[in-house]
Amino acid sequence: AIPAGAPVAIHAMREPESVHGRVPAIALAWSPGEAVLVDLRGEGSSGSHASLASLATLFADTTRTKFVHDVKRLIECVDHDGTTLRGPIFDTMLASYLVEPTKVIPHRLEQVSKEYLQRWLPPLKAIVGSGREEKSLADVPVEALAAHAGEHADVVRALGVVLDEKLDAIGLRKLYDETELPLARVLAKMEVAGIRVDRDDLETMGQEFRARKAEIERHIYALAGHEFNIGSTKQLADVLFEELKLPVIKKNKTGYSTDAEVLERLAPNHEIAARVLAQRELAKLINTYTDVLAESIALETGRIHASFQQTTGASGRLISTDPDLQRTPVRTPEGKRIRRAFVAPSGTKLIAADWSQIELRVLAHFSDDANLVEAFEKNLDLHRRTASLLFSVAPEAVTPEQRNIGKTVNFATIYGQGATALGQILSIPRKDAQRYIEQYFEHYAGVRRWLDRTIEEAHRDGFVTTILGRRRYIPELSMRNDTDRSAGERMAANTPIQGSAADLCKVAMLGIDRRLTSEGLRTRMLLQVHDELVFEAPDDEVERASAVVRAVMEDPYPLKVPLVVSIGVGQSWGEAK
DNA sequence: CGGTGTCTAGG
DNA sequence: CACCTAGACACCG
Repeated sequence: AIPAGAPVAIHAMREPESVHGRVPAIALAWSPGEAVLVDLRGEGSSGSHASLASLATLFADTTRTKFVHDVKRLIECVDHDGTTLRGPIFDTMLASYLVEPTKVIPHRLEQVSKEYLQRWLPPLKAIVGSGREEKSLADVPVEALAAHAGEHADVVRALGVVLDEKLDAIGLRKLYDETELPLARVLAKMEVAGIRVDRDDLETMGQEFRARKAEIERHIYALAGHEFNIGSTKQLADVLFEELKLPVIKKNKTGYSTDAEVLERLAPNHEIAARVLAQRELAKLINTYTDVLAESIALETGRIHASFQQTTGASGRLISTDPDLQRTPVRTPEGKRIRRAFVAPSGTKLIAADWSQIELRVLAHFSDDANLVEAFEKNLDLHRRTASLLFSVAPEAVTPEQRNIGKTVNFATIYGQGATALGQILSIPRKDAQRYIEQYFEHYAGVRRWLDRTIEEAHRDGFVTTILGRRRYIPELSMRNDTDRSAGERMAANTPIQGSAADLCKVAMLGIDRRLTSEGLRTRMLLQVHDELVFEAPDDEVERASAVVRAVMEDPYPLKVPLVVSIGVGQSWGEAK
């Protein structure tokens, strides 16, 4: 019934919680108000519905554009066992994100529809109910399902028309065609692959952390003279500042602050502060890592299949959720133990590859600052170099403390930080911080010029761009309030750097995926952590895969400075770092 | 039960 | 008045 060659919008229904799994029904829409439902819930689909076979034919039809909202999800749900979704594909979620990334994060269909069509879509719970009333999609009457799915498909179709035009109007077709759309497939593969996690190891760790936490809590109660909820900042503040009369260091909106900085400064005064810090660290590890990760392991695969959100990061970054693997601990010894629970199955190894200072290299590329470019061309220690000029000492004479200040000042420029905040972080007077900043810009004058030009252009245009032309509008720039406008200027300075680093990583991921495929390697990409990629490789492929990864990551895109990549191999993520 | 605030994990 | 985040928990209405 659908005219040959006409674009078709595809809307797959999903149970509210399920991520992969079977699709109970798919709606197709091709012209205003016209839609059909393909009911895949068992045998009994009624005569007026299109068949499953014709669905496979339609997916494989390369003469027809498919409008889809969230193609990564659709690929994961339908793209297997003889059903392949072929192009041309227009993903309205990706298009909405490219047209204006921060408008309706995370670019769900309901939000995008309201924004661009002024059409309000009923939530899924309108047909499945909520709370105790909630039922499975399998039990929804076919008429209700058809109406709901059909309306969604019609919205996708209408959005396809609108966003297709906008994408061209701002010149982002290339970024869509060559980066974001193909990346969705790569991300789908990564999500399906998942990463193997040693459940027993996590559980052993969890038990140990629990025991240590209980012991520490007993001490805290003894020091306080009674039990209380240590996890409640309010109750903790009462104990520390009212009962024990410890000095108040910092306040927040609702009363006394008890954050890590405060507790560290209280530690010399009273034993309880250090205990609370230790308790917090263990509670965090248990609640956010050992337990959550163990629960996230899929029973069928023994692996964690996180989601990589492609339309959430304001600057263009990927974001991992459910669970959030991009925040897997790394700094403390306990944190490293968690990373060691992420393992390679026997016969394989994990390869972790990360860029050294990619954001500062991007800054060097954009600013063309002579000193910054030279530092990277000669592969010098930049933090040491910055410290050496701030303290007027030879690079060899820089102390670790001085180098740390150099590092902080280097990052401060990326964030557009001012003297007040820098002083705060380094615990030095504002005036000294101001001097550091002035000296920094005296030496790296090209960076100053680039920042000034970037912020000026942002004011003129209302947006900033990244190396691939990704655009972020910054409405804060035209606000009257000084605080808001300054925040806007910091975003304008930071986004090209952070966003371009994200662009380079996406390009590298595509290149690596292509090379692994074309060279017939079985190595799989598993994770992205902003400036790090993690792979699982059969033992006999580790050398070749590492070479591919290094070659692509060192040269994803022409830059004025070299990119440096370090690669580690191990039986676990912790070992591979 | 949804929204807000605080805190902490990562880049 | 340092950028980009996710998520746990407490607490409030």
